[in-house]
Amino acid sequence: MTNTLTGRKEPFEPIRPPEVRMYVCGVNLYGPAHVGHAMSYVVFDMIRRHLEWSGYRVRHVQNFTDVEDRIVARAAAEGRTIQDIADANIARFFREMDALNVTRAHVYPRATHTIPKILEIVKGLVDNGHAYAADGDVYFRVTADTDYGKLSHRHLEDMQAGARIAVDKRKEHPMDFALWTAAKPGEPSWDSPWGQGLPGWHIECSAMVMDHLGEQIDIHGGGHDVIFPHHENEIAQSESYTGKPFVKYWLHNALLRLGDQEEKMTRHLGNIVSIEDALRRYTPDGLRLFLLSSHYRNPLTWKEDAVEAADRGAERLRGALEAAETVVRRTAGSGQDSPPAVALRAAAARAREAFREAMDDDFNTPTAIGELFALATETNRLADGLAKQRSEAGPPEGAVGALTAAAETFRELGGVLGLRLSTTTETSETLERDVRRFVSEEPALAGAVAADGAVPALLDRILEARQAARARKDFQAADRIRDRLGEIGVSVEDYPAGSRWRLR
RNA sequence: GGCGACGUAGCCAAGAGGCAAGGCAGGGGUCUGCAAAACCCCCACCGCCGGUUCGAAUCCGGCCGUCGCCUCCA
Repeated sequence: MTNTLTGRKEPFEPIRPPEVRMYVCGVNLYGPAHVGHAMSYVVFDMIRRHLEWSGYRVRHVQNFTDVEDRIVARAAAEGRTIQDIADANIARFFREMDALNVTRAHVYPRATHTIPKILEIVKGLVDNGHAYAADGDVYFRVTADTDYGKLSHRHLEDMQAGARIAVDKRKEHPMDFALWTAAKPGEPSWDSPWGQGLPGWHIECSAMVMDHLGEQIDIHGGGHDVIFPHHENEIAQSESYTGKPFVKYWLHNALLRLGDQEEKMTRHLGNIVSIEDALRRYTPDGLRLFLLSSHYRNPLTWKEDAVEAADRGAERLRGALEAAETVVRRTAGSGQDSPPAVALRAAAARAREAFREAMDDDFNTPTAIGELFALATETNRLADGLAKQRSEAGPPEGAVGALTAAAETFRELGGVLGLRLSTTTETSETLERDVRRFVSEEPALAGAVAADGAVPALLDRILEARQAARARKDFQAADRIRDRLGEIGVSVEDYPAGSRWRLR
């Protein structure tokens, strides 16, 4: 994996294998998250899944920033407490992450619940000369940290020239940053040796890491934009406090962009696509496939066409898995592989190996995804032969074993990427209303289908009625039914073994 | 000004010295009552200019363009 700290790709050797301690920078809770955040969490979810698939035991901690200028400002403006705002956004965040199939971290600490540890570290830094108090604030003394700048690979001198740093007379050095700040009237605050105050932004992560994972961890992740100053300061204060190397591997995902200028998506610029909107328009698998379609260290641009393409790709993968499982469900295996089945088994084994190799190489998801598609083609090829009763496909019984293996491979590898690969059967109220209205309006269904019951069962009965129409060569009615269903979001496909509906 | 990344087919995106994975879209077939899905076939010489090399999209130099960090930010 590529380590931001060294700037190189390095073999992964955790401190205490098979245990891996991983901390991922979480969201500021002043508002809802957007698809850029989703990308970061999908990326680190993929990383965790791959590590676990590789035999590691991952302990995953992700913070919630629930006290900070923006939340405080919003609370004041809306007459709410910061807890109130934080709670609401946490609930929403979990809802959206669950929808995206992001595995939950083991712990989600909050800054406001970590005050004792924060104060302990700040006191320690003051005591050992790495920090100083000034008018109720406490600043980290960057000049006391000899390797300050090592993560972002920059030097104090370089940063001062042309830097947009507001000079604060109380600071010894312009780059000194606040560990603790005196509370202004009306701000939430806690007691401290320096008076009523609240923590600076960077210190919370150091404290939460140490509280929940220890003083030295394996992986620390976050977006590329948080390398400086956030993670740089985190290393500085943590290592100055413990005297030990803080994190072994620093991982950063490149940012998602949006717009004609392809600027990074960020709440400050307002160029945002909310996760809620994204989930309304695309399937979770499609979104994950899109977010993982470029390597995590390369920037990706949110474009409707590209997301749409990924969503269709997800459909293709689902289709291949379903084709395999349908044959397996309907056919008893003979235990004897037909020649094409032997080929599919080999393809599945090859896909698994190539997938692992790609993922082992700094989490190369684009290549790994390519392997999934290659397997889809092989699976469909065999299933297609069977559907057409082609003799070269061999007897159906001879394909069951291989199709089972292919399906298992799909589920296993798809699982590493967090893909569910399940066919949508979730119905909306709109769809339900449309289907019922259609049943009552369509003459060919009169008397054949009652407009009650669950939508999936209803659709099954509609297709049965349509099948009857086809049988009596009433293609006009059959086509009308298919067209009308298409208009309300249900596609119909006819196969030798029967028709199938799918929700789009 | 300092540090860094990127520029591959209509779109998205891997590859990183030996004649360009994959997806989406498009074209042509097969199958089908028709359609869809699926299968088969077709569709790039890698921003520009030099250099190194038997050989470069891959290495080096220059140029052009885009983006990121240096302030809040996943």
